[in-house]
Amino acid sequence: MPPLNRGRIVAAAIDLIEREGADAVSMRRIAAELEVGVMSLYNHVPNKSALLDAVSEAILSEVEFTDDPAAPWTGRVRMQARAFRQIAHTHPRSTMVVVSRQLKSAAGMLPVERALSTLREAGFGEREAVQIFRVFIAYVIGSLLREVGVTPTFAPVHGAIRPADVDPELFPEIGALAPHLSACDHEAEFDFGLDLMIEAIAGRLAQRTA
Amino acid sequence: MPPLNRGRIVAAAIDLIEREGADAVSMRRIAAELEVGVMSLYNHVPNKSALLDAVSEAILSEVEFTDDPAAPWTGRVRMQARAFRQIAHTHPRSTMVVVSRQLKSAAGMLPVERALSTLREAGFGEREAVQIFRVFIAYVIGSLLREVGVTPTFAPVHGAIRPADVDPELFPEIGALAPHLSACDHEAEFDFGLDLMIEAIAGRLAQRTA
DNA sequence: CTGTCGAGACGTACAGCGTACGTACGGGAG
DNA sequence: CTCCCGTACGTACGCTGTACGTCTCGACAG
Repeated sequence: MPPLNRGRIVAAAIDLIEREGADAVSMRRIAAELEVGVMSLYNHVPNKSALLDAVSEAILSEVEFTDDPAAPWTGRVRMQARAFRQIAHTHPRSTMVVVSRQLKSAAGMLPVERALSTLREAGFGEREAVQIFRVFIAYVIGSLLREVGVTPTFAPVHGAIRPADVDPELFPEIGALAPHLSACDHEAEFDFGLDLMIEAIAGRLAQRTA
Repeated sequence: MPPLNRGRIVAAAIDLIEREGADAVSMRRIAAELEVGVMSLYNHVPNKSALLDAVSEAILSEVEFTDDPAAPWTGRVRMQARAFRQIAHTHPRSTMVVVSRQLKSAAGMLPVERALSTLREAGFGEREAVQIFRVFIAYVIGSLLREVGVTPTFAPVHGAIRPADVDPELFPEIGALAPHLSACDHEAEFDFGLDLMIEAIAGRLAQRTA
């Protein structure tokens, strides 16, 4: 057994989150997982919050942000958004941890930097680039949260709607659309909205340069 | 002092969340707030989770979803999205609680029903209406989370970027756009994206009926 | 008036949490 | 050898949600 270190603690935390969910994470649980005393963890991590920051950072660093500066900006934006969505695939149950922590580190700022530079190179103004960036972020994060099941009320996923639950008198549309509401191809839905937004932004760019 | 009842407990919980944040909510704390024994709460609420559901439902019920079926669908969609955003104004610190709970009740499904019927009346197909609905939901929830500060990493808000934090070598765009990234008129940003998306959807509708 | 009964308020108790603090050990520096 | 420091660890405190048992009090039957 190698000596305890920060990396092993973070890995154990991620593993535990993916196996049993974020609620199962406790310092005691992680220590048990590593067959180590609880307080030994504190030699490598100042506190639980910092550990979750490290988890977030580690996951973020794994995302493959391949970017081709020569490609048209529409494709680049699409690729960056899709890369971000990888998180929901590779670490579904950690997704909420990642998006809800403020990272001042490079891992957190790199995607921001890349997105902003893409938009600036596409020809958008300073304020405009930031606004568009924010719209994309909102959409991407909202989509991720639906995909990992954090916002179930307003984004009913598979099995969430049981016909017995809906009174067709009160909720005719929900009843009628139940088949479509219950099934959700996350990738297709994500791309649908992504293309829609890129289309809208491209429209504005074209309109202005005309 | 009126007798303890479910309504008073929920009201106290909301009050506590808004005053001290969702983390401050504990059964003991709420009981203390009501000058009552902890276990007395359990005569009116089965457990903490159900209490938070009730909180979510209560807040959702307060939202004023005024809808004019005669208005053009673009305006109706805009109004519904804005109504939802009210939550971030009226109960900022409870917002995360509301969006993260699955509500099978009428309060949770009414906004869904209304949005879907608006889209159907606008002329969208069944599957299409659901897809568009999901895009809006993702955007609205993502925006709310930024506004209430739950996703700070990718949506830096006021004061989050200190010039000392960013190395202009590594992050030139973030450095250059720092003024715009630090300031955020949430209402304006929300409307910007909302109009953008409505525009894009209207474009698709026009294109198809042409 | 008295006996009974049910509902609500409450105290106690337990397992689990984050972590502050004190201690023990093992290897490198002087 | 001695000293020292980083690491591992046990204990302890105050907090959490809540299961369980008890007590009190108002309503109603006889």
